[in-house]
Amino acid sequence: MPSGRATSSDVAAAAGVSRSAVSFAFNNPQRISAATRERILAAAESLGYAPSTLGRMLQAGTTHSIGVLLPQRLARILENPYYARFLMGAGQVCDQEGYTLLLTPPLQDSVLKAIPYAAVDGFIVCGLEADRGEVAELTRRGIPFVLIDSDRLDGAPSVEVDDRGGAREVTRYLLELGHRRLAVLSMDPGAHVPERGYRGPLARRLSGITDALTDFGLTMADVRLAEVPVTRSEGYRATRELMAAEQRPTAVLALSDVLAYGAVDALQELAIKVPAEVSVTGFDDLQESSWFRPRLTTVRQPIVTKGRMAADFLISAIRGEAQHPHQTLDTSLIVRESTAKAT
Amino acid sequence: MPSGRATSSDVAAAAGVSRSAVSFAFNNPQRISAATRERILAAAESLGYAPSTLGRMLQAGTTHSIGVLLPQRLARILENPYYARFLMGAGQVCDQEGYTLLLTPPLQDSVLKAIPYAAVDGFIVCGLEADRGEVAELTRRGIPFVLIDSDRLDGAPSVEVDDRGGAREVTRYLLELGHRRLAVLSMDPGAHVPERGYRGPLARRLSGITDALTDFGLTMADVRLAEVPVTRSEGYRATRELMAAEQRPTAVLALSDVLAYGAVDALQELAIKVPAEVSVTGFDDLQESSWFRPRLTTVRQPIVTKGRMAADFLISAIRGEAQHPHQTLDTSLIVRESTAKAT
DNA sequence: TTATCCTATTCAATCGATAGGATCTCTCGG
DNA sequence: CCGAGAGATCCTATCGATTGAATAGGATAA
Repeated sequence: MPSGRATSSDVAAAAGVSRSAVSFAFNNPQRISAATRERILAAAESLGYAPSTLGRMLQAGTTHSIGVLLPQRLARILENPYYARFLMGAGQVCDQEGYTLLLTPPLQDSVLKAIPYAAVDGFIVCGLEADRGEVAELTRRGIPFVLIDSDRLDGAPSVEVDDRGGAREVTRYLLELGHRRLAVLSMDPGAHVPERGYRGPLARRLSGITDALTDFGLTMADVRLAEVPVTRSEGYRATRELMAAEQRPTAVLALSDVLAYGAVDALQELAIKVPAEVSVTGFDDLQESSWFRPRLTTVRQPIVTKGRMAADFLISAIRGEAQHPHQTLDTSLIVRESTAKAT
Repeated sequence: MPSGRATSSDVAAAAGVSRSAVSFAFNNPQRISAATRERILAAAESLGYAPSTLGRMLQAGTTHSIGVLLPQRLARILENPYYARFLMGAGQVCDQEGYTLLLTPPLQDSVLKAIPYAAVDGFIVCGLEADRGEVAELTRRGIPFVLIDSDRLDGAPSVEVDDRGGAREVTRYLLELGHRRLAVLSMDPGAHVPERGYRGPLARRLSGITDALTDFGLTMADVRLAEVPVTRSEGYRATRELMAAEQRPTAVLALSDVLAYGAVDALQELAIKVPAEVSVTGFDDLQESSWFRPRLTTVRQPIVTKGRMAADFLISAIRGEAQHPHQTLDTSLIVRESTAKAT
């Protein structure tokens, strides 16, 4: 009984044949006689042999796995239903095409460092600032990839959403309802804003808001802005603070449904009626939002479709079929019960 | 410009050194002179060389990845918040230990077939009947694994939950409230029940229910049983049917929170008051259940902890530290607002 | 009996990288 | 001028499997 796992050499020795024969017994039966095949299979069975996955992958040059390069730790990411939905979309394609899905969080807080440790045929790259080295690294490695929730970039396929239009629409909607004191509950953009400005979806959403404000003769200086990590409890915390101001906002425009839930939590605890006293809007339209009470007015983005398209594009790229398709998906305002006219 | 990716041989040739030198330049700088190192790195840069992930993994014999062997297609699994929570727990450990997480759905509807395609250091095996070949296959391959939501098995570590106790407790609670016409909304056990009986958590929950019924002089024959896939809409559908009976149940005991949500949907649509007319209970205590309206009475199981322990056990097993620990986590009845005395 | 053909089987290269030990080269002391 | 020692570099086996080309063996035909 050898200590490690049995290899094809062990089986070959046991069956008195060459390693090639062993391989044929498993993958190419017609190249070997039935009798030898039986003998090899028996030897394999008794040694507990199974072909090494890595060995085969190296030889075949394919892993049948697609990686999802995530911008945050797994614990954080999976807390957010947004990602669960997104992965579901990507998962649909994986199911169909027989791929596994490798969740790749940053290694030692570095997305870049995580790349060499993922044995995949290609990456879906989530929410990354497109010019921060990761794209260059993937390009030089020659690994196909698709950008999501990022910025459009020549030389790489991407799937985006009309964040700007959606944000413009919901902002205009609130303004038309008569709200003038808006609070924007935004996601934390990380530490680089001072030198690099906003990027990706967040930048687009903010400029959509600016668009609408401009139409009404307002600017970002007229709204309260809170930037917090995307969790319900952070939404709650931030809203408590926003509501402590003397001139308190009449509407909270959250840039994520999860944050909106937290906002409603806070308002309910403060006994402020939603939407009678304060309106709340979200962004995403997660499933939960339609059975949340009050039903949440929000901007719908097709998350599952996004995941599906990303995976589709990636698999095309892996197969060398498509070049660099870009897709921008529509958003739409879903008006429910968490918004009302300003009083 | 060679067509494929550059390999260490290419770099070696370009820099006029051996492949070993290239390897040293990257992993073992002190074994090579600074000048040569520079030259090699420059050559690598200009060729766009990066060490192959698979090559390194094969050589190192480790992938730094743990697999999650799933009993259903990804699209199905990720639809269920239960799995998102579970993965979050496992993810916490992966974050700490620097592992990636490979989601491995069945291949061509076979869990067994999926195993050889996953390059991982070990598996967390979810919700599998322990005697159906997968365990044997993993054992013979010598891949460490941990069983979850299964049956206790010698020779393999496992993390389970006191399903029986939880089910007993919630059933007794409903019976004590005076409910006698119970409907049990159960998850679909698959097709093998006739010949193999119930297995795993479902079997345990059903026997917990039986325990409590027995104490009150009842049997499973006295309850209505509906078995459906675990989705909100299936819970809705099944509940509509259950409520169409002439002697309609006064309590719906769902074996999953998701099913309970669907049950409440159905009752609300039928204008049946919860809990005044019909009580509803769940199982899991997902986060959503506490902000669901009415707040859901349910059996809490520590899902995140389960994920964390599973990953911990697995990593111990991978490192060859622990042998075959078994852990059974407690459940507890969380009484909220979806239950009331029978009228 | 020998040339020919076919089939079962093996050889050896390949997929890429790593690392222990051998070898080479230079410098310095005697 | 030669040998020892140290540092740099290379050789080669290894991780495990796959596969095109080569070969051995037996059967068939002339």
